[in-house]
Amino acid sequence: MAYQMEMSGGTINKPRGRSGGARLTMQDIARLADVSTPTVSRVLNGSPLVTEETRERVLEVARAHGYAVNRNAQKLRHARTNTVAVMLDFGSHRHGAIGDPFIFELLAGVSEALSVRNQDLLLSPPGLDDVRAFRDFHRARGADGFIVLGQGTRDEMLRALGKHDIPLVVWGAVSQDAGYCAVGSDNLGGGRLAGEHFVANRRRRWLFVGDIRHEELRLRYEGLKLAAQGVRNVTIDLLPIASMAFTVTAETVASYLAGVAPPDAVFAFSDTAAMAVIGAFRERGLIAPRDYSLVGYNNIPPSAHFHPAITTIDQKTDVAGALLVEKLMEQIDGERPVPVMLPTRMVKRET
Amino acid sequence: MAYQMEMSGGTINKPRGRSGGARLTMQDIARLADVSTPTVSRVLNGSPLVTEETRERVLEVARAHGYAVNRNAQKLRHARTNTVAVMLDFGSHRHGAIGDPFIFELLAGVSEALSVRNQDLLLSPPGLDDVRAFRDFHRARGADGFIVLGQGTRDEMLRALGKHDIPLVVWGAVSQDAGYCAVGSDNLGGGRLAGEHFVANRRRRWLFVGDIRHEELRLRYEGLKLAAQGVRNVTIDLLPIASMAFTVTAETVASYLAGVAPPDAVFAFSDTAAMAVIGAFRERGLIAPRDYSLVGYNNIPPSAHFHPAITTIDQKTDVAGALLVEKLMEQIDGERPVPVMLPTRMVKRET
DNA sequence: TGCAATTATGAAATGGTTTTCAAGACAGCT
DNA sequence: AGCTGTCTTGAAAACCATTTCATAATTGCA
Repeated sequence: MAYQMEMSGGTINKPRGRSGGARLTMQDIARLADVSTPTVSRVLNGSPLVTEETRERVLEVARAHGYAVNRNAQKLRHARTNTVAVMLDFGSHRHGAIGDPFIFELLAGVSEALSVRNQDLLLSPPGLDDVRAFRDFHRARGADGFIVLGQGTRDEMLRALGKHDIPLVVWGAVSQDAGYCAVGSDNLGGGRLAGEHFVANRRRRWLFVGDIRHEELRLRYEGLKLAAQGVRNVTIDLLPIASMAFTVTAETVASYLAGVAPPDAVFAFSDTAAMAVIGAFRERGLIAPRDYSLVGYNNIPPSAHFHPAITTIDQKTDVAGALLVEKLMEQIDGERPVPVMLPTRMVKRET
Repeated sequence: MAYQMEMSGGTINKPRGRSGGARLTMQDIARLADVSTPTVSRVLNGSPLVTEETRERVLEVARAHGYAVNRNAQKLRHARTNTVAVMLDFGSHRHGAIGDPFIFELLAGVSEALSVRNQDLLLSPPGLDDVRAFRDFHRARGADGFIVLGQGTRDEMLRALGKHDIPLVVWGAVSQDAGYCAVGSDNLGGGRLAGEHFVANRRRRWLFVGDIRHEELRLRYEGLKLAAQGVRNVTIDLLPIASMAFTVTAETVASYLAGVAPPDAVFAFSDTAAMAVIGAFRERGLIAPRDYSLVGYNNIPPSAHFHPAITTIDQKTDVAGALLVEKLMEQIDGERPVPVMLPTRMVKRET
């Protein structure tokens, strides 16, 4: 028996996973090109330590057989895995809550930037809510670093994470003492722009729609307050948030309106929320800009076509994805990158 | 010298990747718990072949040190990697084009469903446009299967892929002869619902907004035509698509309107596109539902708050993510799953 | 021609886990 | 006591690619 097996000579015994697919290994390519595995490896990694002739032969064989290097074996071998974990704040997009497609535009940018650098993008599962789960995920996958899109109410966890020497970049509020690297837009400035818009329109009773437990939204609220200073008799109201983070619904707005004298200015945390505001106000017979001013956030395309067209704060995010990735890479390479704040501007439309 | 090294006894020589992190291996846990690696492995995988006492000791050590199994090593060892690649049609969300957040809701569902099954989600890079690139990516990552969200204009590629024995599930148009497993909603039915809405409102000059090179959209268009049969003198126009797939913009609609007698009914491929239509029509002094009927698609939350509130086709997608994953898993396990078509219904609102 | 320096290549070790196989411990039985 | 069978454990191989080190081949030079 034992003899038979020895005589069978190598390749026969390999149990291949799926039918047909016949996953090729570097070994196979080496054999076919009549070289050793290291040589194949060198060719595929563009090492100069290889004859032009050998290189071509190997490349030819590899191409002909559609060989692709096994990334998992690579990842195992190297300390660096070329894998980046991305955490997405899905919270805002489940259960009919009002979320903007904004985060996903960010994701698109990140995906593209990572792809350019040949990095794999591993999307983290929902529910990575504590440091432990987060770190375990990171370790187990051997990700080089983490990009968190949407700081949400996780500021505390992220701060704790900062001490765990996991390369980490967060899209969200940028603060000096965060202990982690944040990239985000100037939320304070954005809030102030909204406030100035209200001042210019002589509005006096302002409403902020958004959950200020979110650091980003808190800053926008602070910006709003800043703009109110120096103007007499401005009151700023906060929409009472009943439930979970970011889950402002049209009903929340409507039920708020039922109880109070209506505001004459509303600053909503997202354009989508602004749309809900317009709907709820209309039911009360309140029309913008006649009865109130309204400023949204993010400048998503439909805002321009909405009736009335929504005045909004535009975050320059076309470069955001690339910037997030760049900052992460710096960190992975051992640098300590400085946070970046992108400018915001107001897009004045009808409201 | 050699003696010194031998005497140093094992752990010292390991070059650890990043400072502090001190990545633990199963070996370390084994040593600390005074057992062998296989035993640790067995414990961690819940094998019954281990004493209760040993199990507890190992678990204790593992927990105390925050050990997490190296997934990359696991992936290398197994034929099955527990990794699913997901391809997202970002096309619709770049460069200011009008895309719906719809795809992302799907992504959220898929992410959640995969997480429940403890599968990793690898987001594929943009630009996997041909069979070769697609297959190479799949192979190199050792993904067990592929989920494609948004068939787009890739039907042909996907069909070719069907022959490559890659487990594959596509969200999109469901057809009998596709050769790959599709999950999607009843686009034909959705189109017919829109058409019936127009018939009921005695509209005669219909416009379809959407690029029918997309299989899904073509089916909706076919459904629309079906509804037109049996009604006299209905004409259906197609919005001429200038540029890339799905990139209908407000300008496209406006320039179309400039050249023709305006339609009295519009069926838009997405709610977001419907919003653009409303904007463009308003500029021509055309108001829904006074001057035309309008039906959108996807029933995204803002549609309800839009002015006028948009009549739309609702796809029951709360289960879609789970369904996509389920179908993929069946396929990975060797079954040949049947395509699934989810029902659609019309949500009648003001338009 | 002989020697050193350079270049191209391969053998073996490595990374962390799982699996197979064999061995050891121990209980139950005659 | 001796045997069989069950239960728990560990040694070694395997997964696939990369890296180090050593060897073979070639060139340059005296």
